[in-house]
Amino acid sequence: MASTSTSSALSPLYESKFFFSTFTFPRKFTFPLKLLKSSIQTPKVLQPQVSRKTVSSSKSKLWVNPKSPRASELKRKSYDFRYASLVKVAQSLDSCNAVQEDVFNVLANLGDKLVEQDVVVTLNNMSNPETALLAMEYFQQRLKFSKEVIVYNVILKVVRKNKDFGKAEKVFDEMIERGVKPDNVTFSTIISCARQCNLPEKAIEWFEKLPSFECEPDDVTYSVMIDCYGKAGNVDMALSLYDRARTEKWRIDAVTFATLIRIYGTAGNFDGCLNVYEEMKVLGVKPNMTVYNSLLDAMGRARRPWQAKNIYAEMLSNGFQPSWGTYASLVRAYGRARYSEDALKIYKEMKEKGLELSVVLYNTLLAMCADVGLMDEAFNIFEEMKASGCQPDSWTYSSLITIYSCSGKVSEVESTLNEMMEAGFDPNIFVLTSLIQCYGKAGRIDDVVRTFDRLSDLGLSADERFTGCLLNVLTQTAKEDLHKLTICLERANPKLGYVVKLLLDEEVVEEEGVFKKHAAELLDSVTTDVRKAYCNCLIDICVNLNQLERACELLDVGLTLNIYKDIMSRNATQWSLHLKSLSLGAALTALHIWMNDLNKALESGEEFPSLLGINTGHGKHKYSEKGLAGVFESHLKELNAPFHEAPDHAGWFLTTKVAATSWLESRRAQEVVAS
DNA sequence: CTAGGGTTAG
Repeated sequence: MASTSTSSALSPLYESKFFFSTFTFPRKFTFPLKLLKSSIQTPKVLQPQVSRKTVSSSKSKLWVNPKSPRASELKRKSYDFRYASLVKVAQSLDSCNAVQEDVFNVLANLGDKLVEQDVVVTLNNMSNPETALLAMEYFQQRLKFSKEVIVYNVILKVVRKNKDFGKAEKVFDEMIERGVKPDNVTFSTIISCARQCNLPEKAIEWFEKLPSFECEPDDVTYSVMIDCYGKAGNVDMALSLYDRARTEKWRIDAVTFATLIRIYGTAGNFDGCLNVYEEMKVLGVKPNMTVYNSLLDAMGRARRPWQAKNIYAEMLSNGFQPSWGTYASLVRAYGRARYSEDALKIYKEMKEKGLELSVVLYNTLLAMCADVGLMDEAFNIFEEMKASGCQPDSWTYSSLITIYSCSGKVSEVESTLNEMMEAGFDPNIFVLTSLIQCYGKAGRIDDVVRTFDRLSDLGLSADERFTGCLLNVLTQTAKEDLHKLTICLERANPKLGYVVKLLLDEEVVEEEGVFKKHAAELLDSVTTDVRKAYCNCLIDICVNLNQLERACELLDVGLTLNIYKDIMSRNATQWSLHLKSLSLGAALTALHIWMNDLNKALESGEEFPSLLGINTGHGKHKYSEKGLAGVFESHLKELNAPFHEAPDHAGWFLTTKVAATSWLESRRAQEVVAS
């Protein structure tokens, strides 16, 4: 009843392409009750307003001026109504059996007077390609399309939603068979389908087909293709398309620029990202959210949190509200760069806005906490994560275990490990690495060995980091327990095992230079990112075993292989020793060598500069109770050395030419007396 | 929302 009075009241709008007077409630209503209810509610709201207005009109009871605001409102409302109904039909079709009879039955509810727009709207709202193809048959039997290509294009969209590229190609073939000529939209839809199916080479193949169907790529085709070439790793091709689009004067809009920024970001060309951004502004294109989010993401990858911060500020000042993606990029940018305060602030803001974090974001935060040693924060985030219903994964547990391990919290590590295994995750290499570290710190060597054995039980093999942690345990282990660990070490990396064996086995007598040769070979064989750690550990072991000569040999190897760079420097006013990133043993060894050099200089009558300095770095690493600076301060005192920490330069120990000279001379005098 | 491009990552 509502529907009849509505139609008659609106009948003057009948001709409008937006108005569908043919739509009445289906007689054989087969939709689920839920859909039926909401369909009925719409006209209820519409109907009384319309009749009141038309009745009160003095000139005509039925006619509303189609150009008046009132009319356009009615148009919109009636269209909304029709649109909502078509969406319901689309939903019914999605869940209906993919057999012709069922599909046709659902469609019969649309009535006989179908227009092309109905077809497009219905299909466009579908996600089931099987029933969509059957629905298309229904429409093809009943309608003569003025632009059949549009119907195929919409079907291609449905196919794309299902990421079924093979089916997209089939639909295309069918289209050609029926004599329907494809257009740019057809191609850009197929191409983007290939892209979403991770088939960038297919996308390129289809892009190259365009001319043979008398199609010329336009701005959208270029945009999709730029993205495809970027995804296929063909950055040059992507950029040359961009150039072509530019010279052919295609309108290049913000989305395309965002795509370019993403391509540069993925390729690691971060200045390229910023250049594109500048170029875009020069061309007068206003950045949108996509552009900002791509830029923020790129700056995160680039580890340039300060630039992310600036871009974010600009985004806010241009009146944009951060989206989920914005926050995600910021968490990543700040988290990876260890800007923990900024990252936690973003986290807080997300919570306040009720935005849900994904497991990846939680893991980013937890990994950051692990990096900077925020144990309590990590615990809280982990609890909040679980409370929010986000399921922790192996990364989550791995970060937590790392945090507890670095602080030597054995019982927390073990309970987290249990929780992890109860959740169905076997320990992975990261977890085992942390366990080794934790047990090593706690002096539980048998547990270290047991953990090492678990590696092969779980079908894993030691990687360089794992082996490095094992080596690090040796630097903290009493001499009598070392043999237990060298067995593991030999199994993990025979070359390394042999070098350590040479250090421990006092009975091995070897020729001059043999140790150095093996050490150099070993360090050369591992990747650059663990070289320094290995070398530091080996020197520490030497120092612990009081093998200062070997320590010097190793430091020398480290200098030759460029593992340690610019440790000693001299300029007109200051000679310096730079110990940042050296382990304590390596730093002490370097100091020893430096002092020898100073002695030699003194002996040869070389003039000292006015200042001599040792830079330990103020790196108060969160996990070591005393940084290198603290340990060095007491060591220098023991040596009676006149170096004192500079009050305005944390981590710098300085002395004057006069003090240094007299100190070195007095040491030499003592040595003479002693011998 | 009305035939085509981006957006959720380690």
